[in-house]
Amino acid sequence: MSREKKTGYDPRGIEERWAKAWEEASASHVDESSPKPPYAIVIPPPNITGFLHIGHAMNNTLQDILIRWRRMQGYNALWIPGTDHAGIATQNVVERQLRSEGIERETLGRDAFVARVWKWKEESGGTIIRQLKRLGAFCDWDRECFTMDEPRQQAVREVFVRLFHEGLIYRGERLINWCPRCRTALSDIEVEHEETQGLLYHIAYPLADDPATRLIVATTRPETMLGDTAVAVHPDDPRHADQIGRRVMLPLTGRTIPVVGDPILVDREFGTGAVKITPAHDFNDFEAGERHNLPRIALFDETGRFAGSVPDAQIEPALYREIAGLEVEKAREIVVRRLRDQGFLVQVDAHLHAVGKCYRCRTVVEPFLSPQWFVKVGPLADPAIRAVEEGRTRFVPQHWENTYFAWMRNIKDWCISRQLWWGHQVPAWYCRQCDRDHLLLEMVSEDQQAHRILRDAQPIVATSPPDACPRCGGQGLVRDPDVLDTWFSSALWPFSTMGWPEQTELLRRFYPTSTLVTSFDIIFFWVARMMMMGLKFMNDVPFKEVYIHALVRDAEGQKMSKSKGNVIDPLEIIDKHGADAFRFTLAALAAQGRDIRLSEERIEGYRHFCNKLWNAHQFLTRYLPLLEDPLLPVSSLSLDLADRWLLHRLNGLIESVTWALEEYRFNEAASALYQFVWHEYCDWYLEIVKSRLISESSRELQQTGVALLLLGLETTLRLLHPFMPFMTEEIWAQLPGRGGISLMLEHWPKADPTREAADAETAMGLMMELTRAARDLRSDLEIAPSKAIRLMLRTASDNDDRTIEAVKSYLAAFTRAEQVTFGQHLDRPSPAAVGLVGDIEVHLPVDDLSAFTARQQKLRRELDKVGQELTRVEKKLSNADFVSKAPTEVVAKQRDEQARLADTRAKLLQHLERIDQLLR
RNA sequence: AGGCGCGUAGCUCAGGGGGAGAGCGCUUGCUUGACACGCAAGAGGUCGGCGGUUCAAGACCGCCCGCGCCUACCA
Repeated sequence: MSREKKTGYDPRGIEERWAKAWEEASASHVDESSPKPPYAIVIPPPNITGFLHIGHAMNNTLQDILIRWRRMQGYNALWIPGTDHAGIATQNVVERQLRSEGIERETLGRDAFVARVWKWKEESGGTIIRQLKRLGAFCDWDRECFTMDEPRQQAVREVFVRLFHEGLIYRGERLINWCPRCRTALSDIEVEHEETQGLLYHIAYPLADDPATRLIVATTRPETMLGDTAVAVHPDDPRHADQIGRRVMLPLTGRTIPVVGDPILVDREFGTGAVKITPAHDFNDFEAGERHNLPRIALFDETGRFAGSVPDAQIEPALYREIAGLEVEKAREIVVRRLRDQGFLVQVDAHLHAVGKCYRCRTVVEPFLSPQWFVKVGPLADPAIRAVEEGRTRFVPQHWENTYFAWMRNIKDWCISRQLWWGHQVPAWYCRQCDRDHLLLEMVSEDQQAHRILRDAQPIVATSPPDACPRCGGQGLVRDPDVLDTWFSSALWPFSTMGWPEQTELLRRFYPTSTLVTSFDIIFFWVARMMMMGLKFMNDVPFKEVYIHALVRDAEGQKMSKSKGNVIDPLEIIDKHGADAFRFTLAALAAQGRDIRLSEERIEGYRHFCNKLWNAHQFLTRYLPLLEDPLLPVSSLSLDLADRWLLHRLNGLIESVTWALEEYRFNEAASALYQFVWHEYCDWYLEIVKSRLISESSRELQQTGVALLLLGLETTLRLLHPFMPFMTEEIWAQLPGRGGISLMLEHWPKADPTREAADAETAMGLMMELTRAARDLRSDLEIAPSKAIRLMLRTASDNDDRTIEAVKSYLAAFTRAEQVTFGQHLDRPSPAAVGLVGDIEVHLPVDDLSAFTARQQKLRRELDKVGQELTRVEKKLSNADFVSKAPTEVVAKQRDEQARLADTRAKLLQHLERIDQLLR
């Protein structure tokens, strides 16, 4: 018996078609010479190896909303897209590919490997860009950038060279974070700390001149004791006062090491108050070593294994033979066993501590002593801090500036060199002729192509390869093999994408950009560094506002991750529900200041919303032919109360949505649209027009209704377009007389003050309440929906009468009343069910009393509620302080409330009494 | 350890000095001339706890409890 399903909205073909149409028309291309005011966003460039995940979807949906909205507002809205070259990740991908062919990158050689990565990039690197297009991202695709393309390389070289010559980039041997698997240095923020249950080993170091006395040190990494070069105690600690300056025997080695006093390293409260110092394997110890001029003994090589040769450590030969070449964990076991066997291991406790892991591959990071390149960040950070303090760049929500400040004010030099092949190779060269003795450059391959550049080598830094050594005129220059941190090139993105170092028109017009949209987890990685570089090289902030959006989690609040299997794949969602529903969901959930939980049910709900609007359009389409002229201006229509109400509500909608977008309150914009479309436009106005069309309303009224439905739809489509670009385009294209390439080129609506109609809002509000009251009576009395009723309204003022007269036909239609009578002196019918709307009595005459009990119960509940409220109000009013101190309008409002409640209560009592009589 | 954020309906969450709100879910009725991806009616709340400011606190302040995240040189 079920009717055939017919008009559901199916996004599939429609979205594809529009994406193609926009692309073919280069609709998103921005002309930089346009006189329109500029608005610019640069995309946070996704990783070239990446696939669109939910975070990208959120991030780019919000940017797209801003871009489409600003463009409609008349801005020259530029959104520059692109990807970053993701040094480690991309190199990993290609290495894996090679390995499956049985090739190691080393056998291929650097140039061939890099060529291979480029080839991979050309063939497979476009995935995420294609996915962004499916999402509807209206980027200026003609301007797509890549952090490794030639113009960006030029920018990177320029920046590097200038910073070097200003002394803001330097090369030096430091302890850095080293990923033994990626075999490269990492910056501090590329290390993720993870709470780990480990062990705390207490080891005894006998005093050299009094072996019976032993200093107990505690460590989580016992294997590093072989590289200890001192033990520290607090200089003011009486327990150890006489030990400073003496030496202890370092177990398992032939060495003795000094006991030093160090108030910085040592916390007297912790353990025994004695700390081992291993300057080559711990950041604190490194600094302590500098303070006390201690030697550094490095125990591990770049693969994270125990080094093949560590003469300085003077390890017991038997032990050394056992552990040479072993990984850290294995070496640890053996060292611990040895210590225990020889009686040096005093105690082992469970211990919770943070272990650093590589953010790309989760391998445990090893502090590693090696020469690296650094950016001296202090001088760059100061102006970046001031810019935010002075409000030249504003964070939204504002509290994120705390995170920014905290990091910036405590910033450390940035290790920018990576021991990779894929990336911007450091533009530094070394002269072999100056280094005839091979003290600074060490050949590491047969063909003399690869070098290890030792600590004290003197770099020659230039934007292009120097012809000869400026010192000796020698020709044998070798280039530094390191590449730069990917984030180094990303930091330049807001101006490198606009053609810097050329002084382009684009830069002149669009720098600083308007808004950066990103999530909090890259405030350090990216926002802070863009601020520093932008201020340094453009002498201005890179963006005026930074909108930090929420992190998307799954329905249980867990971070989505492949290993947990809880990822929602945006592409699957788009296939299933359409990009529009998905985008609208993301916007609707994008409340400020909170992570969001996304579930498929939510998306489904908003797909229903798409469908709702689609069907309203279907309805309208059917009656459009009634319009003699679809472009007839509103001013030439004759409007009744309901029409004026719609125009008034549209004004309100325009204002709310515009305000919300200005404040980055995407969720409020979305819910205003949802509320209007569903619960005002469809639930009420469309039904009103329907009633005009079905009844014998005047043709004029029918025309007005259809014309305003069209106007309402049109306005809604404009407001909704940034959120659901595809469906709105599709409907727009089907509206009569609208033409044009794209809704995108239409203007953003403005509220029209001449359409304000507070009176209509009040009147329609009354109509809706009367409708609800009558329907409630029907429902309680179990009157079949198909059965017509007689509705009788006993009013209390002339004003009510006028309003009801004006909306009577709608009231009749909505309540299925064959007759609506009203008046201040109307005889109360009997038997009848009664409801109250303000001081209007809603009577519904009935002849069957069987369902009255339900009504009676409901009235009793209402009576209770009214009684409570009345008590509350009366209590307030009896408070002399309230009456004297609260604003008069608040007091007046309470007085009105009191009167209304008292009246309602009296009426309810009266009705209950009558019902009691009837039922008796 | 410090910092930030969050505790509001069964669930997910808006709101932010004077009316306790939405979506989903739930109950009941309905194939009603766009839509069952729907329509109509309804139930459901000590706004985490305690104290303070105020005529008035769910909202502002303090403390406490619980949860989450970030930062840190917790050997």
